[in-house]
Amino acid sequence: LKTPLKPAAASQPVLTERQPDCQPLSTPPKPKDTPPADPWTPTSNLKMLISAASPEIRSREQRKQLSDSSAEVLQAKHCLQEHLLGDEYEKSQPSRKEKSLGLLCHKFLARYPDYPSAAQKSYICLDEVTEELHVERRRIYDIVNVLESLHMVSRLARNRYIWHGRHNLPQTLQALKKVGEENKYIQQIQMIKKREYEHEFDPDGERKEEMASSLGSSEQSEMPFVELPGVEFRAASVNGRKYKSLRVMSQKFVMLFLVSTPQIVSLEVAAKILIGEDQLEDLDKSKFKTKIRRLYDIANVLSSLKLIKKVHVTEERGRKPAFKWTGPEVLPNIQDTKLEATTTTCSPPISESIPSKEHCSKNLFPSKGKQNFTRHSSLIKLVKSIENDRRKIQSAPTSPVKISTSTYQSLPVFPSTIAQLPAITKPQLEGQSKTAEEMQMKRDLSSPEAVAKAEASEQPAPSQPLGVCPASHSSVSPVILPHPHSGVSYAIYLHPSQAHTVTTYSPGFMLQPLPCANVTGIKSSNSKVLNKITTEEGDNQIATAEPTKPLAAEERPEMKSETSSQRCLKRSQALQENNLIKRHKSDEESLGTSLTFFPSGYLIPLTHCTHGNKADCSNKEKAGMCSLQHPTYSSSVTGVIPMTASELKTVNIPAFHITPLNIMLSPNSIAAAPVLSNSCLNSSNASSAQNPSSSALNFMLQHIGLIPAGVQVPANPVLQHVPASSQPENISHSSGNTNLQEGKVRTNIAPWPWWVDNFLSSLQPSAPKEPQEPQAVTENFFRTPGGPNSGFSLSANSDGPERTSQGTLYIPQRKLEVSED
DNA sequence: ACGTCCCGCCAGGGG
DNA sequence: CCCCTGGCGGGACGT
Repeated sequence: LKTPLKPAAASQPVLTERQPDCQPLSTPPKPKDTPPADPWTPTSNLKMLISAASPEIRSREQRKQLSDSSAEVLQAKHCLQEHLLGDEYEKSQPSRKEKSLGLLCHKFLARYPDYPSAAQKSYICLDEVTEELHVERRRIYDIVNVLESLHMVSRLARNRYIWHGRHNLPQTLQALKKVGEENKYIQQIQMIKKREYEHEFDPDGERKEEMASSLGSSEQSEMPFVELPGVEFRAASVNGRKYKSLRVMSQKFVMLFLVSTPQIVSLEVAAKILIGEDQLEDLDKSKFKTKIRRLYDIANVLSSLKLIKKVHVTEERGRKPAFKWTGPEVLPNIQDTKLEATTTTCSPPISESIPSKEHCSKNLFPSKGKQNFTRHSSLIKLVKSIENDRRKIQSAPTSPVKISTSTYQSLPVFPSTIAQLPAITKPQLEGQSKTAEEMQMKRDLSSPEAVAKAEASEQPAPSQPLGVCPASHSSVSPVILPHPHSGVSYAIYLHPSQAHTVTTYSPGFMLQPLPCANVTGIKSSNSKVLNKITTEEGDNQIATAEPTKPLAAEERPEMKSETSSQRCLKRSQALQENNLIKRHKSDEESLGTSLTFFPSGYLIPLTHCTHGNKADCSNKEKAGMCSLQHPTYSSSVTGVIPMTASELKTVNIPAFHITPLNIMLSPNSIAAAPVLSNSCLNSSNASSAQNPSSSALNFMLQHIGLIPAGVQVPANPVLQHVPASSQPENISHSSGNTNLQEGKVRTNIAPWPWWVDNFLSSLQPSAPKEPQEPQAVTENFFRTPGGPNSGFSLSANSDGPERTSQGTLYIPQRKLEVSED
């Protein structure tokens, strides 16, 4: 079972194999004057890339072969282009970034399937890994430790780990969230922020001990490593380790995300909490620095896992580095005993915890509804159809071209990408016809649970929730208006200027219907837009995004020819790599350029993409799809933003009224679609025969002005879906206070229950869906259900709305704080 | 100048 | 005692 050693070019010494000189503690300077027998020739570099990209997933045998795939070569070449051109080797020297932990982690992850089947159970031999990846052992430990904290791997023995993949992720996250809640992280965070706010200058004049002691120590000052039953089989000996710092830290870090409402955590806060908690020791600077360094390490691997993404929180003082959770939304705590996490002290009795192992493998549907689905053909069919729907949604009109400036004309309803993917889309479209049964089925699955629950739990406030959903969109900010009775929300897109008004706290502020002119476009429709929104360097992204598309297109034919899943995987990996690199460059991967084909012939949307992290797109999926997918985000437009009356008042949002926008129906996109009269937007409404997604879509379109208010677009192969709700939106709100801050809106229109995603993922190991729990909202009104950040947001400062790095809207009160209220 | 974070020393401890 | 682990922090790199 051991992973065969790759015939690595062991002959080439790695850069890291330092010269025997003496230079004890300092980081060796970059070898500009490269040593003669330099291993880092362009070729070697290429090799490395290829090897990294090669999927060693199912059949390792084919690895070599595959590595020759032109696609990869292209990729590699692309990456190396500059190097090749540059005569000097220095150029080809791996830059610091090329050696980043994040990249390394990517390579590492590429070696194993996200969702390994029992048969694929792979063992990780550190020696092999280090050799193949050309890295120092030490680095691997960093990665493995974090993975271990998520139970993606388990240590077996020295040098040996087992790869679990993401199977355990849902449980782990749930467990972590639970522990995080128990640990009162929310309060701690608040306290820290408060403190900062109080003496907002005075960097280190802190008597934070109080804080630490007050909260941290109260409960369990020492939080041990969180175990998951069934996953912790590590050698007992190993288990009794005290060195779990990185692992524990990683878990805590994750907890912070899971617990805080806007799932954004700044490094600073995280560091403080993690320090304060452990020991109330003096927070000397060095300690803080070290903590930060460690956090970066952890963050890098979490980023590689697409669980978080880097963003910046803009405050008065400037931008602070922070990370935003982009992973799956964690289900609300459920007392499913099976899922119960055991927090054990590092030491001991592991033997007992071994019990529920079943759990390891198949807890795809961890939450309450523990219906164990078997892959019954009918179900599969259903799922497929759902998938198709989703894809369609994702391929809804997008505007690959324009971003903010938007004029209606600039919105190509039919993304070129779609046209470029005839082979792919077509089949999907065909699968479109849903039988009444299926429809019914879907409804059953999605509405009752999602909607009912959402309404019940989500809106504690009896009063009709009115929500404001500041969009992060660079130019358009949607405001979501929940419908009083149906619970359906309406979204209004505001022009930035208007949005600004909204976001600012001006008492007199009024939300006004936006004139068509102000409507800049569908925010989500454009992938670039999305990127822009979410990223800090929107411009860069845009720039990068464009290029990728063509690339994807070119490769498409090739992909087609490749039938084996391996190839697909490989390819996607290569793309990932590529994207990764790009990301490094532009801080963000612009759009996932990778398209993955599966044997089944279905295009599997990336889970991550769905989550709204464009970065995720890069992950393994579709190249062109990424942009197509973006519409998904827009879909989230529809949603209920729970807000208490008081909150509303605070915001000063008087009466909204939705003005029908001009109809800009693009013949291409909607033309053929029959128009139905729409009476019920609320998908939750059982009586509604309409597919939730389509409702959402219609809704969106209407508000965007693509179709008249009264018109509805039926599920159309092309446009149909609006994703749903699974994509939460960012909205501003203040949890307890009157301040509006970044938050997420949960949509109550769910295309299908989160478990469907799980199910889908079970069907498609490589393109797993993270559980998206639409109604996962509990105490946090704006908890993001499935993920994403859609990018709607804008940040408003005194001087006006501005895009923030993650594209969230910040409504500062006095100071901007992203992480929580 | 600062944010990021690579690098590798070296201590702990298992085998 | 060797070597795996992994805490730790200097200081290099990137912007």
